[in-house]
Amino acid sequence: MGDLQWKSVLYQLRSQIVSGELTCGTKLRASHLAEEMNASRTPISEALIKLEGEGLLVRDKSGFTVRSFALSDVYDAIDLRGLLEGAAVQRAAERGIDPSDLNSLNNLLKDLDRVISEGEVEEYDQLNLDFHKSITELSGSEILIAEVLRSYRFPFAGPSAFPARFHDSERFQASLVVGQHHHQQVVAAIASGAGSRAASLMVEHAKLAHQNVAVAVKERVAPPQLALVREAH
Amino acid sequence: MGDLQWKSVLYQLRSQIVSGELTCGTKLRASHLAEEMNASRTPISEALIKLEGEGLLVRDKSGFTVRSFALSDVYDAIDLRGLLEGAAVQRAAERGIDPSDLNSLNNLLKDLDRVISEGEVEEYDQLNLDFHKSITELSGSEILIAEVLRSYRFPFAGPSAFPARFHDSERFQASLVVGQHHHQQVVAAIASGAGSRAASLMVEHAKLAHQNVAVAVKERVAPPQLALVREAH
DNA sequence: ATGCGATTTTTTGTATGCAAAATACGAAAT
DNA sequence: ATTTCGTATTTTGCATACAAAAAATCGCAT
Repeated sequence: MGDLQWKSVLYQLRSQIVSGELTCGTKLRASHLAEEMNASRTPISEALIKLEGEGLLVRDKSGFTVRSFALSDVYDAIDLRGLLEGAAVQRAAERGIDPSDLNSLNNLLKDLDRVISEGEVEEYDQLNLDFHKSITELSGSEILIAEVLRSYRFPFAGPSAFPARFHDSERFQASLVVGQHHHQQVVAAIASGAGSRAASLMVEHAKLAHQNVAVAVKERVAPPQLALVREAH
Repeated sequence: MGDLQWKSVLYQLRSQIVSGELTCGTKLRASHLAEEMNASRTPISEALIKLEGEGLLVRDKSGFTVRSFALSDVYDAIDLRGLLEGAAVQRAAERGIDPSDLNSLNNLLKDLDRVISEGEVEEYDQLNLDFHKSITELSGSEILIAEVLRSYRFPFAGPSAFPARFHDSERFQASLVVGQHHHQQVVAAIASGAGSRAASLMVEHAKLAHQNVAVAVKERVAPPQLALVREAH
């Protein structure tokens, strides 16, 4: 991806962690990774430090380890995202939205409608992420936007946390329909300047993800994201 | 400070930035800092990467620069802190507080009362920070606690953003009294399980900091924190 | 087997070397 | 004076060296 070595290492490691290829608790040794990835320890260390800053790794005395999360952390992270996105859309509503932005938002909604009804789950995740980013950016607050995007960093907390292939169960399909309802209502709330309604809609929208997590845990489907969640003993 | 070199460098640089010793826009060159601080470039780079993650530095093509903030960023960061602290105390209230925690909170309130009325501004900042951290921890959510503490990272956004020596103007003194009122009401709200009241109190509490910033800008007093704020052109 | 210590191996933290990229400098042209 | 271009200097990104710290290994006693 990036032309700089440490960026490439960062992307590779992050995707290995998020995909569950590196399970939680795994120790990441710079010297070992160095020869595995055909690089020296310098760019590897830089990537590890960044991943620690993202919260995916913890650094104990001499060594980085893939962080593990309690199930309650998953719910808390999802709530955090809802809180921040809620604040963002509230600002967006209070600030007002200009017609061209509203137009492209409506186009996104139409696209989402289509991929949901036609079951093109492949495209859904990307469009959904685009939608969440778009409404967040309407807040006009760089600080808030950065925090919202940062709240996506935990793989299970992002707007499209559960990738397409886990969406075919009937229950997930239903949650997509409800979620799309939230999307539409939020756009309407922003357009009409209903700030606090927009905010509570986003909080509620995030709660949908709670259900998805609960179902995934109960039905023992194991999305790769959940590899980071430590077993309840 | 830490026994590791990069930690020592990190602390030194951070305090130089927030104290205004390094003004915004300054380029930080690892090679130059290395000889200035009697270390090699390796631990310096590690500290710079961490400071970038904290948002105090920006990294452009080849080089770190002390970040500058617009005045609107200052207000946004303060609002972010209010939002997150509000969410934390809401959770604390809904979860319930046990008597010993309530007791130590009340002791903190008494101490704050004393230092405010006796004008011991030196101790106020520390006690105030302790108070804010304490009520945040009552949320019981590690994720949320970490984010609240992270929101303190911008020097002008922390609960004790304006150090003691800038508190002697009459207006600042008044804001301390109002702030202490918020503190007391928030503890009462938590104790009585009034979650959403606790939340709005913290949001309002953060708005007090807005006034302090506005006064500081207007009266041309220049707390070191404001060295990071770029001039309105 | 299990626990404990000494020894060997690995890994880290830091320093430094080196080529490539970025920056600063300065002369020539406008 | 300002711009442009070429050169010299600095600085970075990455590789590697080395001592000290950590971890793994092994022997030995229980």
